[in-house]
Amino acid sequence: MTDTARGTSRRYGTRPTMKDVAARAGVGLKTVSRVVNGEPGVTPDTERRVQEAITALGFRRNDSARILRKGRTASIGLVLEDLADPFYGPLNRAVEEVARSHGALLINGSSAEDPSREQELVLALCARRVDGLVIIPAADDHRYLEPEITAGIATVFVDRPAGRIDADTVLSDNFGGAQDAVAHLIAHGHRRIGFIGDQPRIHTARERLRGYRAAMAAAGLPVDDSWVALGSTAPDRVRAAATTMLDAPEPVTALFAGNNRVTVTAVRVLGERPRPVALVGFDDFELADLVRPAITVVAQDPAHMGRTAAGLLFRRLDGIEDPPRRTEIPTRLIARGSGEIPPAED
Amino acid sequence: MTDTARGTSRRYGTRPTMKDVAARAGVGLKTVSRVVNGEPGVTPDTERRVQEAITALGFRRNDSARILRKGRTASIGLVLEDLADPFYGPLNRAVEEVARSHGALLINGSSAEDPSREQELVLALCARRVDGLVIIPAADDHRYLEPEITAGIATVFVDRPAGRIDADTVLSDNFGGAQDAVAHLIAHGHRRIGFIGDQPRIHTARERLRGYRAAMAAAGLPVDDSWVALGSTAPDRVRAAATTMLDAPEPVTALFAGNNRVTVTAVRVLGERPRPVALVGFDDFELADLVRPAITVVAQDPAHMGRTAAGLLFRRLDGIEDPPRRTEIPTRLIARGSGEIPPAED
DNA sequence: CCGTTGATTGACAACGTTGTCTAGAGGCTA
DNA sequence: TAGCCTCTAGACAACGTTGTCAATCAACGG
Repeated sequence: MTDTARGTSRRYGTRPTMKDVAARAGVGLKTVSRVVNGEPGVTPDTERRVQEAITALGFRRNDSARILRKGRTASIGLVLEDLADPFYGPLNRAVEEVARSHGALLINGSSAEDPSREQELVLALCARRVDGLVIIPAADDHRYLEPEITAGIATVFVDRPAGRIDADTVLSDNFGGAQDAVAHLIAHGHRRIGFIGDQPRIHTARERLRGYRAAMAAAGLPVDDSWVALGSTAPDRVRAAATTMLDAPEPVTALFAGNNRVTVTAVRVLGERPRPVALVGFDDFELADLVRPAITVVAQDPAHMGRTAAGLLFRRLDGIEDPPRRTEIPTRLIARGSGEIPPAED
Repeated sequence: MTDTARGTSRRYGTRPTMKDVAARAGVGLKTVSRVVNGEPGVTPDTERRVQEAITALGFRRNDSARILRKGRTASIGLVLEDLADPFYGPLNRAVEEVARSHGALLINGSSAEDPSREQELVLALCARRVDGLVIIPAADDHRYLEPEITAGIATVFVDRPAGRIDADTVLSDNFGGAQDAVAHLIAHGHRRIGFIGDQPRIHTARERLRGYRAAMAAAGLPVDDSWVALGSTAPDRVRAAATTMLDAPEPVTALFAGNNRVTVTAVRVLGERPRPVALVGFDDFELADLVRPAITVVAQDPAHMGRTAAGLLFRRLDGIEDPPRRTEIPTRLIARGSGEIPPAED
C-alpha cells in the first residue's frame, strides 16, 4: 500500500481511471473499456472481476475524454431569452424531453434579451462542441454562426427567425393569431381597438402588428396612430400606453395585448377602471380563466414548438440535409369572455 | 491545394485545430495556444499572424480537450423536478445568473419526480465532470452520490433535504410558513380548517403538515383526520379531496393548500361553490392578486433560494470546507383577502 | 498431429489541448 | 568580448478514453 495509492484507496479530489481499474482487476485497459461500454467479447469471469474493481474504486467513465475521442458530445444547447418567463417553461421542458429520448443532455442559458450575451453564450456552447443548438434569438444578425454551422453544428431557431442566415425555424402563426384576435373584437362591435406590443425590433411584435392592421383593414376600419404602442413590456410603459389610449377624447373601446407580460398589466389597469373595456391577449397564461372577466387569448403552444424544434434538430443530427425549413405552429383563439364585452355607448 | 485540405479550406463537418492554425500562421502549436488564451510572451506581430489564421480558418477552441487537460469543466449541473413548474423558473434563472458570474455554464435536466431518473441524470452529469451540482431531490436516498462527493463534486440540495447523506441544503421555512398560514385563518375565526398537501414522501409536504398541526394545537383546536388529505397534486385528486371536506356533515370552513398546484385547483373548486370558503395557499403565483377574492399566500422566494444555493456551491468550489450547512429561507405571508373570509354561520 | 477458425485480450496510437522545459536571440554589464 | 539575463518560441508529454490491429489460446476438422 505504500507504492501507488491509486488502485487501492481513494484520495479526495482524485478520480480513478480505467487504468486504475485495469490494474486492480489485473486486466488490460481496453478490456475495462469494453466492460464499461457493454461491448461483446469479454468472458463472464473477466467481466465480473472488472465490475468488482469498478465498484470498489467508485470508477465513473470520464465523458470529457470520451467526447474528445469520439467527436460527438451527445448534448445540445438551448439558448432562451428569460428562464423565468412562463412561456419558456413548457418549451424548455419539451426540448429536454426530446433530448432525453435521444440520449442527449441539455445545456442551457439565457440571453436576457441581450444580443451580445446571446452570441457569447452560443459561442461558448459551440466551444463545448454541443451537437446542436436550439436558439430563441435576441440578436438579429446571426452570421457569426456561419462557421459553426459549416462545421456541422445543427441549429434551429424558435419563436423568432434567424437574422441574415438561412436556418431551420419554428414560429407561431403570429400574423394569423393577431388577425383572429382583432377580428374577434370587431365581431363584437368594436371599431376603435388599441394594440400594445413589444419593441418593434422584435419579429413577433412586428408580425402581430401586421395581423392587427390586416384585420382592421379587412373590416374597412381606419387605424389611428395613437392606437398603436410598441415598446418595452415593463409594467410602467404598458400602463402609460393603456391609460393614454383609454383617456383620449375618442378612446379605444378594446385592447389587443401583444404578449403575456402586456396582458397581465392590461388586466390590472382595466380592473381599476369603472367602465369595462374588452381585451384579448396574445399568448395564454395560467389562471386566465379565473380572472373576472376571464381573459380571451390567442394561445400559442410552446410545448409543441419545443418538440417541433428539437425534432427538427435531431433530424439534422441524423444526417438529413434538406434545405432549411420554416414551420409555423398554429395558434388558437380561446374565447373566455373578456373579448366579448361590447363597446360602451358614447 | 491538393495536399492537405485542412489549413487552407474548410471541409464540412471537420473543424480546424490549433495545429492547423499553427501551420497556417507558420508558428508552433504552443504559440497558438498562448494567443487563444491571451497568455503573455507573444510579440504583437506573431499574435497578429495567428489571429489572422484563426479568423481565416474559423477556428474555435475545443473545450472538450481543454477540459480533459485541465480537469475543471467550468460547468455546473442543475437537476430539478419539473422545468414547466413556475416555481422553478426564477430558481433556475437565479442559479444560471450566479453560474454566469463565475464563468460557468449550466447543464440542466428534470427528474420528473422520478427517483431513478434523478439518479440517472445526476450520474450522467458526474460523468461529464461538472464541477458541482444543485439538486432538487426527487429521491430520498442519495448515498449513490458519496463516491462523487468524495471525488470532489460539490453538491447542494434545494427545496428538500438530501436523503441519508450530509450535504449543504437550502430550504424554505416550510414549518413556520405553514404555521403562519393556519394562524392567519384561525385569527379570522376559523376552527375547522382543511389541509390538502402533496404526497407524504415529500419532505415539504410533511413539514407543512407539521406546521398546520402545530398552529392548530397552539390554538387548542382539535384536528379531525378527515381534514387532512395528502397525495398527488393532480387536479382530480385535489378536487375530490376538497369536495369531501366541504360536503362533510361538519364541513371545514377554510382550506390551507399545500402548494402552488393545489392552490390553483382549490381556487377553481371554490369558485364553483355558492358559499365563500377561506383559502390560504403555500407558494405565491402570478395573478394571485387578480383573482376575486385575491388569494392570500405564504410566499416563498425561489430566486433567493437559487442564489443562496449557487452561492454555497461556488463557495465550496473555491475550496472552503466547513461542515455542511442547512440554510432556511424565510417565507412571507401575503394577505390578499381570501384568508380573511369569515367562517359561514352554520 | 497440424493447420484453421473463432473468441478473447491487450499494446498502441490518436483525439486537441495545456504545462513544463529547453533552445535561441538579443541586450546588458563588467 | 565574455558572461549573464530576459524574452520569445517551440518540442514534447500528458490528460482518459476508444479504434485498430495483432497476439494468444482452445477447439475443431482433416
